[in-house]
Amino acid sequence: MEAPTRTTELSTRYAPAEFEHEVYERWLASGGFTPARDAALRKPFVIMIPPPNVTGVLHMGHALNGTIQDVIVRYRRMQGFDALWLPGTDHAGIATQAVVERKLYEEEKLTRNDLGRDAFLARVWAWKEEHGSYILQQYRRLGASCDWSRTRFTMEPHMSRAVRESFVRLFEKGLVYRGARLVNWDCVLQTAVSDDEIEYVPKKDKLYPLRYPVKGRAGEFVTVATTRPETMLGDTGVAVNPADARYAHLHGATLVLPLVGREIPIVLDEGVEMDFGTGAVKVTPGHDPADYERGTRFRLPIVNLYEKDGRLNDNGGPFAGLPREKARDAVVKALDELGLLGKVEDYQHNVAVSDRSKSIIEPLVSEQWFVRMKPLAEPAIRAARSGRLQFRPERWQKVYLDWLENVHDWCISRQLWWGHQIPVWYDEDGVPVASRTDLAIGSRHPRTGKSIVRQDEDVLDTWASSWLWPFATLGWPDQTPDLARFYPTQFLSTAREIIYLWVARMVMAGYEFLDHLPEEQRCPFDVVNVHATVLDAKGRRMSKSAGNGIDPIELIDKYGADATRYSLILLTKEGQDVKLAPDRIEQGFRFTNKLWNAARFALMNVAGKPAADPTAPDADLRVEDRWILSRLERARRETTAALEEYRLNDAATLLYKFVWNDLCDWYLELVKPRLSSAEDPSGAVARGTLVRVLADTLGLLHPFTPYVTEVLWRSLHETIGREAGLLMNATWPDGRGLTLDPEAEAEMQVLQDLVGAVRQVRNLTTLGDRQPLEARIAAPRDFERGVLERHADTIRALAHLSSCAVAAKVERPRASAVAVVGGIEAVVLLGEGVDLGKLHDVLKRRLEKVRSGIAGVDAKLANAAFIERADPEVVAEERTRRLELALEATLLERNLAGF
RNA sequence: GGGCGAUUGACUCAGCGGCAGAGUGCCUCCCUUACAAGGAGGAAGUCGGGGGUUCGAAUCCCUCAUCGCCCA
Repeated sequence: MEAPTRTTELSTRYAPAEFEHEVYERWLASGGFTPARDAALRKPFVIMIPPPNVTGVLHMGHALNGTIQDVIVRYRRMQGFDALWLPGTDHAGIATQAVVERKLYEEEKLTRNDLGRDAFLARVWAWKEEHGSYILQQYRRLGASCDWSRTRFTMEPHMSRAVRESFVRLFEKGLVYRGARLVNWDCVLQTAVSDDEIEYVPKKDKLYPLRYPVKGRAGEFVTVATTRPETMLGDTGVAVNPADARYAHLHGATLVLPLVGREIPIVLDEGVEMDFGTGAVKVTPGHDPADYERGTRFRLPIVNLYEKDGRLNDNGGPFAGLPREKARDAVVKALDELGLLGKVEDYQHNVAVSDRSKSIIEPLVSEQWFVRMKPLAEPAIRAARSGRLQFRPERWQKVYLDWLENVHDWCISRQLWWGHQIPVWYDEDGVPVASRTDLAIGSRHPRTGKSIVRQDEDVLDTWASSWLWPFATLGWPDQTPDLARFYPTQFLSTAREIIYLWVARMVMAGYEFLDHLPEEQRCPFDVVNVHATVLDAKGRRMSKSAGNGIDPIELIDKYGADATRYSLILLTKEGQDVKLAPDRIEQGFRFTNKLWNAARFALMNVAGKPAADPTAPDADLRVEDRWILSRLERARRETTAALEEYRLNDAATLLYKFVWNDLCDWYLELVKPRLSSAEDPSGAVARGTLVRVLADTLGLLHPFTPYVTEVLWRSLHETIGREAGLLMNATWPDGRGLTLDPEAEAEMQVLQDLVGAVRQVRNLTTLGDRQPLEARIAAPRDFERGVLERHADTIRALAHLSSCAVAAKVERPRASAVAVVGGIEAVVLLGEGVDLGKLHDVLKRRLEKVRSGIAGVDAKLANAAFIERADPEVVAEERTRRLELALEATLLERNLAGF
């Protein structure tokens, strides 16, 4: 492949595919992604990537978040920080195990049990080695400047050691415990899943009213309603509201549970809604979270109905062995035959399903390991309240705090093989002990002295490793140089649904485990950025199952990584959801193309000709030079300010405007005539200005569009024959030699207005764009007249005029057209017979608008309260505006009278 | 049930107390040697409804409506 970046010549067509790969290789070769360049002198700036699932494929959320992180880390790197963006992946217990199990079954018709634990895990590792880092390769396509030499994986040996250390510490502090609790059971995967791994989906169901006979009162019943009638086999009570008159006579009564014959009490619970259904609710503490809580309060027994695969166990009596759905039908049929079933109705409600298997979650009681969350939550709450930890947008702090303040103990055991096996061993009496080192079977239990018989078979929840991510990746529990240098980190960017799953837990872990640091330094990051959700064009979440996702790699193939990145940032106001159709990436593509061509044009004209430094004290600058340098300086300040506050969308938008509207639309056009001659000293100044503006612009844009700016940067320096390293490692533009120049900006505004006025005349009278015209320009005020007189040649060039007389007043000849902009009137001489209708209409509409503006201002100025109470500056502004509008109205009126 | 967000031109969105903006689309003109993936000009909005605060509200407050998200 011809590599156009090796020569000064830039390809006439912007073709990102031709250079992106090569540029990425140059970045890698430079070592610039790895920090610790003269480390002692630089402050670190660290971002930890939210580790994607090792099974994952890049989706738009990753692309957006990856872009955000890369923009920030590149910006900080250019500012001179020792910048580290640490990448890696998460072993994703359930997801990965499921992938490998499916493959095993499809290809070899084997289950994991056929292989046994060790052999199965070997298969998972083999799968991981082969397919596992695909998503990290995809991040490279995006341009991610991660330090790949520090890539981490949550199952690697070092991470395992960190996980074990954390578990043992919690165990020894009594913050983990084993207990029988109601958990969300996935009957397909046969494991407990945490609250955060379930989702609620709407389901059309039926509501079954069941009638329970009252003991000792023949013919009297209490009716309860349920969508899961089979769970009645596990009922151990019925609750009514004590204030409910319908049941007042039954306080203290006992019911006889049909089919089972168990006697169950009526309990009085103020929490029961009297308006809902019959006002009586069945209590099934073994299989419903609310009932579990209620059962605990009323000391009702727990009846567990299910085996691990979801079949009824012996407590199901005659229904034992039936799967859930079959049991439901059978129970309903049996109750119906006894006349204990009321009228069944359709019912729409939400059911909990497992994220992974999509099977309906069965709450059941089982032995699991839990982490006590309350004590861990406290410092995490303080971190946010004190401002040590900041959320962007701020509103997410509330979500974080709500979760922490109502936090439940965390079920961390999973009945899986792929994951960190719980470092707990049991002696022959079942007494557990946690250990940092493996305990041999037959060795002595350190506390009881009895013989160790087995290790806990379960593994830990994946989040129990990823909550250690910000410091375990840096070497913890060892006190490594990396840990000392790079912890705590500065910026974390993530999706909102992960605030509790991950962010809150990382903060807890930081405070709990980094106890060698002062409290202030334990918080794992300063800023948590919660990025937008990328939706499809119709505003729906992108999902694999809906098939409405957009593949970022396809966008990169089609438009280039820069265009994809830039478009995402342009479209995404911080944290505000974005509806994305593939063609919306075109805006970024047009921009990068524009930049490419502007640079190509500039360099073509700079090559081989003299250039003068525009910031030299004796530089002979024209007004457009001063203007573009001032605009550049303004853009630099505003970009820097926006990035400091992580307002990427604002920065990208203002750079877009600067490049397109200031640099391309005006400056390049203005200097074209000056560039042609090598002798013209004003050409050298223009070339020098172009070089400076281009160089700084490339720097400002580099975090957003790193590839194209890197290529143009090299081309620029080759053209001017100066050595330059990679833009990636260059210094963030510092504005040296530049100032804001309000005078130049005001003068340019006059020129822009005038040129606009002449163009308007041309367009509205269908005069050709290039046909030379004679113009007489009236500028009643000295300021505008002075500007126009000084820059008459510029105006002639831009507006394609053959002559251009400027005066305080002009008489308008019969064959002429006129335009009015601000306080300037441009009379263009025409031949006979040009249709002035459209021009007339536009001027008239404009006059109407100006008059209504005047009316508005007059109303304000006539209002004594306004004069008295409004800011004096605002009053002064209104007075000035009144004068401007009045002048324009006068000019418009006079001209309209001439039609 | 609780919380959050959105509602601004045909579409997608900025603006968040002081002159209603951008990109796309639309209409007209222009292949001018950086870019037709472009240039010039034009049309297009009672800022979701109603109330309030204020000299002044798209912007702040209340309320209603519609849509969406999160949690329970």
